[in-house]
Order: sequence, then structure tokens, then C-alpha cells
Amino acid sequence: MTKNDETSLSSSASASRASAPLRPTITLPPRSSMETLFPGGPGFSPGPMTLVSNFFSDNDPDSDCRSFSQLLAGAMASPAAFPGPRPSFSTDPQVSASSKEDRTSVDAAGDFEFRFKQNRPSGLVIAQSPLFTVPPGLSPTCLLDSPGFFSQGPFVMSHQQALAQVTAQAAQAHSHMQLQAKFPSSLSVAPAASLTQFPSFASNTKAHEQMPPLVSDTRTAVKESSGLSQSDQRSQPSSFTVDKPADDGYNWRKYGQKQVKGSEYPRSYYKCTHPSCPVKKKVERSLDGQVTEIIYKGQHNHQAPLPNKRAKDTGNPNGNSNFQENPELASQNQTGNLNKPKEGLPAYSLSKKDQESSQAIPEHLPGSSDSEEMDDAETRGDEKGEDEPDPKRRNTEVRVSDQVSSHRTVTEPRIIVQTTSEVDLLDDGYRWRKYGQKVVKGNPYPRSYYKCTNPGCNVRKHVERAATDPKAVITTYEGKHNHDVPAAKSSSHNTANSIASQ
DNA sequence: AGCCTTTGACCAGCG
DNA sequence: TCGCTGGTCAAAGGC
Repeated sequence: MTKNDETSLSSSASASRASAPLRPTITLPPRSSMETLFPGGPGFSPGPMTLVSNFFSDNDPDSDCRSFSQLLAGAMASPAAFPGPRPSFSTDPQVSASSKEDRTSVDAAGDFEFRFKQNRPSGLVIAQSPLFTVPPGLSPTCLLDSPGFFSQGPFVMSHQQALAQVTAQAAQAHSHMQLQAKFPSSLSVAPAASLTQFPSFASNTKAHEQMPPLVSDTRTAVKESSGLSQSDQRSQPSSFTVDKPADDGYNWRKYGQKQVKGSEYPRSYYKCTHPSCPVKKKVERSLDGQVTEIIYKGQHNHQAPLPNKRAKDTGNPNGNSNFQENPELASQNQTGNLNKPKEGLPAYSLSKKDQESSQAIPEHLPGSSDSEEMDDAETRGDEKGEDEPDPKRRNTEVRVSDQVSSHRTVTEPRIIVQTTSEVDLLDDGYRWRKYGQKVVKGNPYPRSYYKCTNPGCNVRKHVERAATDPKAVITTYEGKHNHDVPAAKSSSHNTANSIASQ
């Protein structure tokens, strides 16, 4: 990663953190791309609220560029999209995103506490990275029960949080992309330790946003940065904070810690303990132990340790739950399981970082519903410039900063975007139903939206294909499964295929 | 005994 | 070339 980029992020984040430890704040770099979000114009530094409001603004002129979250929110809110009780998404798979696009945010009761709207930068489309998995993660087990959290990843975050984070980062990324070309990576949400381990993310989540760095890192090859978002629930005991970084399904060894400039919190460096695995991650925690940011670098060239083992390692009594509930895990697991180290990297250019992170290239998603998505160009947008891959970047690195909407009282860890090349994102052990898809500007491929088919389960998954490489997919999970992985989880391929077929 | 964390020192990149 | 900064190393200690 480029120091500069990160620095800027950190600075922003730290600034926000400092100013409002308890409330998430988003500081945006004065990037041109971001300007669109802020009427203030160039140089305008939106406050957290402003940022949030802008992200979630109903005034979004560009409906086409809505983020997954937006869409989701819209979809969820929209009766049309989801006839019937929200939790059950029986929806019409073909409900076009476009129909929802214009929908303003949703004030969802339940999972969606706030209104959610945003102008989502298409930046999220980390087109360049082969595969972006955005695990929603962050969720402590305790939070699992909470409708607002996603059970999949290591982190638990609420939909909104996740969305906000993703969106924010996307926005940031977007801007960076413009500046730098694209940011690559996917976001895998890395679960913050605190998140995953603790039931509650307590506290002060600061939603800082780091926007930019996502893309610009020049040094690291691939970074999976995951922003951890902190969970919303401040009310929950801060005791959750754990020393370990989020449980993402892999075992990590801390090899360093440093106080980085621009951040008031120390940054910890972890390496995957698996032999020869190049994956590293950087974790920043607030003073109270909450993870404020997680950045993954590289891709695992091995499968995630068995849940039991991990549980042991992590101290989590319930390894399985971790596995299932942690978004990060989900994403990483997917990556890990699916990713086989491949020789080839995606054709699209990635930044160095990206490259590193994408060492292991997953194979093409079996379940990728390319055809469907490809065919559906209904909302295909034009923001080419924004999403265009940066020729310089080979690796994708995406960070989802913790953006917490000002509404939230909880802190969100950042979601880290995990760059994976060919991971079968669709195969995460759960069954999904496609309920919509949309084309975003800058990306010829539509985004597809999936809902967990389990009755009462609100978890959604957004799969976005990189503009530069159909094989590159960014998967964003929202919500937490309130059930176990279907027994017949059989092969990912099957699942994927079924999804695709849908 | 093995693994992990801590922490100061070292190294490399950048301005 | 120098200083700053981030990232990594490796010894020491703890669990």
C-alpha cells in the first residue's frame, strides 16, 4: 500500500476517531470523485453527518450508481421488490434493481434502522481485482441473534453498517480510482477481532472512513483490507474487545505493532500462520480494543483451518459458529477454500498490492451467473472513468472503512475488502436466491443480488463482477444468518450453479 | 514444547 | 543525503 494513501486514510480515520470516539465519523479526502457526493464542491470536507447524509441522501441524482446497499435498502423497502414480509424474501428474482434504484432509502425497522441511501460510488467495483469478496462480517456471536447483524463473517455488522461501510469505501475507492485509477481489491470484510470475538462491538466505533487508500497502494501487492466495522451496538459490553484481530477463519500470528503517524491507535501486524502463506493483515484498534480497521494483504494459498481448530486457536468455544457467522470467515473461507493458488493472475491490471493479495487466484466462480448478469444491461452505466481499472494497479485492495452512519450509536469496524481472484463467492454454504441485478456505471456487468433462501433469514449477498474481468467478483454480504449452513451444502459448484440458474 | 505476543531495533521507500 | 515513516525482524517472555 502506498504510504500516502494509507496515511491519508489513517489520518482521516484518526481525525474522526479523535473527534468523536463514540460516533462514527467519516472523513473524506477531498477527492474529486467524492465531490459528487458533496455539493460543497472540491475541497469540501463533509462532516460525518454530511457524509452520511450524502451517502444516504435521497437526493441522489445518480440513481444508477447506487450501491449494493442502496439497492438492498431500496429493495427491502420496496414492497414491489419484496412483496410480503421482509424477512422472507420470496421475491421475484428478476426484480430489477432499476426499479429499486430510485427508491430512497429505506427506513427499515428491524435490520435497517436507518434510512439508507447513498450515492454509491461505483468505485466499489473494484473492477480490477479478480475477485472481491466483501464479507460483511464482523459480528460477534452474540450479535448473531440480532437481526441487524450478519452472521456470515467474522465480523458482525448490521446491514446498514455494512452498507455504509461498503458504500463509503466504495465512494472513496471511487475517488481514488479516478485519481489513481482504480482500486482494486475487493473488499473483504475482515472481521475485526473485536467484532468477531466480542459479541458487541462496542463502542465507539468510529466510522472513519478511509476511503482512498484502497486503491492506491503501491507497495503491497494485494491487500485485502477489510474494514471492520464495528458493530453498532454500543450498548453491548465493550468487554468484547479482544486482542486478536477479527476471527476470519484463519490463524494469525502477530509479528509487530507500531504506532503509525496519522493514527492515534497502534497498528498491529499479523501474518497467517499457515506455512508459506503470504497473507498478512494490519489491524488498528481503538484504545478500547475495538478494531477500527483491518487491512488484508495477499491471499491465502490454503484452506481455512477447520472451525474446531480455529475455535481453539481463537479461544472461541464455538468454532462452527464462527465459521458460519462470521462474514469474514465466510469470505475468507471462500477464498481459502476455493482459492487455489493459481499461476495466473487476472488479466486486469492490479496494483502491486493487489497482485500480492491476489497471489492465489481462485478459479472462475462456478456459480457466477455471468450469463444472466451479462445479459442484463438494463442499468448499465457510463461511469467508465471511475471504474476503469488502473493500469498500474495489479492488485486490488479495497478497504472499507468503518463508516458508521451518524445515526448509529455503534461503532463499526471497517470492512476489509478481500481480493480474491477466483473464489467462488456464491458457494458459502448457504442457499441463495437471486432477486435482482443491476448494472452500475463503469461496469458492463450487472450486479446481482441474492437473498438467503432460508425462511426468516435476512441475509443478502451482492455479487458484483469486475468490469475488467468477469471472473473477478466482489461479494458483499449483508446481514447475518439466523440459521445453520444447510446440510446439503454440497459443492459450491452446485450452489453456485443453482444460483446461476435462478 | 510449541505457539503467540510484546517490543525495540533494523530496513527500505519516499520526499 | 538525511530524516521520517511504515513494515518487518527477532529476542524475550508468557500462556
